[in-house]
Amino acid sequence: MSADEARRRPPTAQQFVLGELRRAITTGRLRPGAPIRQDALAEELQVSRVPLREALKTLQGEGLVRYEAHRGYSVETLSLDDLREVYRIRELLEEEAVRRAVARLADADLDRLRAAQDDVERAADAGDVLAMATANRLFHMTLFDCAGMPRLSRLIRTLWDTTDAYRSMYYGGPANRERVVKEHRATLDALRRRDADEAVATLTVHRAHAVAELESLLS
Amino acid sequence: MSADEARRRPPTAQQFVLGELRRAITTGRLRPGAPIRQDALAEELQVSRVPLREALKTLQGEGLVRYEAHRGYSVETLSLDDLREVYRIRELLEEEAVRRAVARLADADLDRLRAAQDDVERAADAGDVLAMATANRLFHMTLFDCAGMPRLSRLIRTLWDTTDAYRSMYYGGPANRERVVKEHRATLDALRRRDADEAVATLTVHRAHAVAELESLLS
DNA sequence: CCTCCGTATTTTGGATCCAATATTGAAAAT
DNA sequence: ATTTTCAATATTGGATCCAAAATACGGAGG
Repeated sequence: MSADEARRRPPTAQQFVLGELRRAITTGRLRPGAPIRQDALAEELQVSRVPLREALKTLQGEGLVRYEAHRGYSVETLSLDDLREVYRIRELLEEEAVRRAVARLADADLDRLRAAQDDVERAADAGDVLAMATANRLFHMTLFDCAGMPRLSRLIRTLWDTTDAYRSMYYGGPANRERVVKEHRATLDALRRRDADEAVATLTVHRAHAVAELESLLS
Repeated sequence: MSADEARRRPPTAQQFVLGELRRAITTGRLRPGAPIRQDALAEELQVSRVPLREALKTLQGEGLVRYEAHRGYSVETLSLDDLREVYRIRELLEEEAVRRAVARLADADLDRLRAAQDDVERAADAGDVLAMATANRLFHMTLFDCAGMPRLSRLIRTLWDTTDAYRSMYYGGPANRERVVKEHRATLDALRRRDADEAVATLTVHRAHAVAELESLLS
């Protein structure tokens, strides 16, 4: 299996740094707007600045960090307008992904979605915000990947990444976690019936609620 | 003016390399699938491998090159399916951009579009394929930028970049160039009347024709 | 003749060093 | 007191060097 081979190989410093930076940004350890000092970070991560800089270039492409020549990198800040824009784009792309996914959905896919949903529910019961975010993401990406459009999947993933820092806030509220569980169940139900319109609708509501919540949190 | 200041500043080696690589890929000087030897390229461009590698990371993020750890970079190849996927995603995003643009369209925007269209027509008359590609791109991007959604604009731009190498083929045919001119006029006309549906429709046809043409060229 | 294995070469990954640019702070002039 | 200038410092950009991995090559064995 090629996936196994890829994982067995010790990761390059660059991949390691990339993962660490992503975590630091999405969990909020590196605050939006904070400048990124290459020397300090490189020493903290025990690597030289070269792999760090390449990782930062990757993150720049994903919109997680901002770059200005001779002034360096900083964590991207999202205004309310930016956030709305990202969610609107997600809406466009995810609707397409869901419709294609429904058209190709196999029973095995439904099993995987069910398993992902179980993880979500476990995390929600445990009140584990980080696990919740991870499981929720897995649920959605599993669905989107069923569309068989790898580029579309990648774009959606990137958009999720840019708002991860803010989404964590959302899962902070127990009521929100309960709500997510319910909405996922509705989505899963629609998927079982191969009802694309209904599935799209439930996800649209899902996003709209998240946006509304974030708007009140940020204003 | 900050734009002036930015241009007055001598570009970094990295920016220079980025531009050169983009040109080399989109014009086909670097063929799809060709491996990228860092030493050779660096020497050719008279820079060290460091800025070259950072530029390649940027291009990787944009989907112009593929990367595999310890095996290096190569120019991304697009299968017919990939190409269709990219155009489908463009369709989704560009429709949104046009609708928002129409809603906000000012007379000054129409003037800029008219000017861009003049360039397109001049290039078409001259039979200059490269100028045609540049002018056509400017026309569309000018329109999309009117939506006032910078992230959406950036995504669309990236998608255009990934297919640039193939689009050049399309403009090779004089009949196609004529067709593009006509379709742009129809779009411009719809925009003047603030008819969003019509504008979207003309652009959809525009793209569909390009895809069909490319499919026959590549099969 | 083909396959397998080990070595030589090529190529990429990373560390260190130096250069160029930006930022900071203090002194001087208004 | 405020602003300007200029030097000192911090930070990024780039070049060179070394290490690690992959590829290419050639010989031994079947």
